[in-house]
Amino acid sequence: MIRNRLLHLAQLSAIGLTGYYFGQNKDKLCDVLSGDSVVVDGKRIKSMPGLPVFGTVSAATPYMEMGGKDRVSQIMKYGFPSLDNVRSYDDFVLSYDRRNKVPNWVFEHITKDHIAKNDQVDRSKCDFKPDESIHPFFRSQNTDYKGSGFDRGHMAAAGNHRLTQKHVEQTFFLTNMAPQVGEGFNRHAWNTLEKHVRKLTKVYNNVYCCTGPLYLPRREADGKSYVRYQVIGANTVAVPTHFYKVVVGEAPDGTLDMEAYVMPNQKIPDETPVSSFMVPPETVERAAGLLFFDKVHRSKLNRINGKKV
DNA sequence: TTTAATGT
Repeated sequence: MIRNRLLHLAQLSAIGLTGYYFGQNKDKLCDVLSGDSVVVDGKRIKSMPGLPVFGTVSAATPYMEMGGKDRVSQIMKYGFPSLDNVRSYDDFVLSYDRRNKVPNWVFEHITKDHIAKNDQVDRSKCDFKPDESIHPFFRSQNTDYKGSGFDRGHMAAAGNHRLTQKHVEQTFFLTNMAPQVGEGFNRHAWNTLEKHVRKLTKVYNNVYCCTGPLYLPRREADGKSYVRYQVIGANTVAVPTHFYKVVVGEAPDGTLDMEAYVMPNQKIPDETPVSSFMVPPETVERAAGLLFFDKVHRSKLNRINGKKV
């Protein structure tokens, strides 16, 4: 009985990566749930128990038809910050916050190839579009942002996904957006931070970037602390007080460097250097309720915010 | 250059 319920749960939650396997070899369920790798058609694949909802891959999609490579486990190599409402797109993965109608986190794996100039890819052809895979109660619409005074700010930056037109188009789903101050923030300081992250691919073979919103408490006139943020549109999309980026660069020798940033969602003077927004990664983890890169082995971690650890 | 909204 319990075994049957487990099986049902696993089939629902492991769509895409392991669903095909379950359909063929139900007796090996325990092996899969234990997190071991499993063998399908003579090939060893890594099982990922408990991974919910892969929106772009149907349960019936055989594992080996996923472009020959498992892009999700490439992107998420160093761990998931959380597991609620996870959605994977062709070149990034996010966790969606249904209450606030913005992501909790967005994860990207960036290399030189992903950001190279590509005449086949045209950002100006892209449209911001609601993500139909989200229940209507929790879905943001373009009308929520219209006239709000806020930009639809990408969490996974469009400029990080230039391999194909489809990749850049998927970054325009509103699931990947949060309301950002345009002038002086999204179009300036935040954009500068995004460009800084892209430049890291000159030094590191692989760059892993986690981006998301924060809602930070503020001391008010009565001396007490409150979390206070605006909501916009009929769907009450939350306007985050701050945004974070936690980035890991993987050097050619396999060592890892980490950087963490928090920026307030407000107009920031042009001359402000990105380094002035560096914070200890732990500060972001505590504020966001997430653990970043928890599969990184301490012995591989070389620097945090430029300092030897 | 990349980031977007707004006005025609």
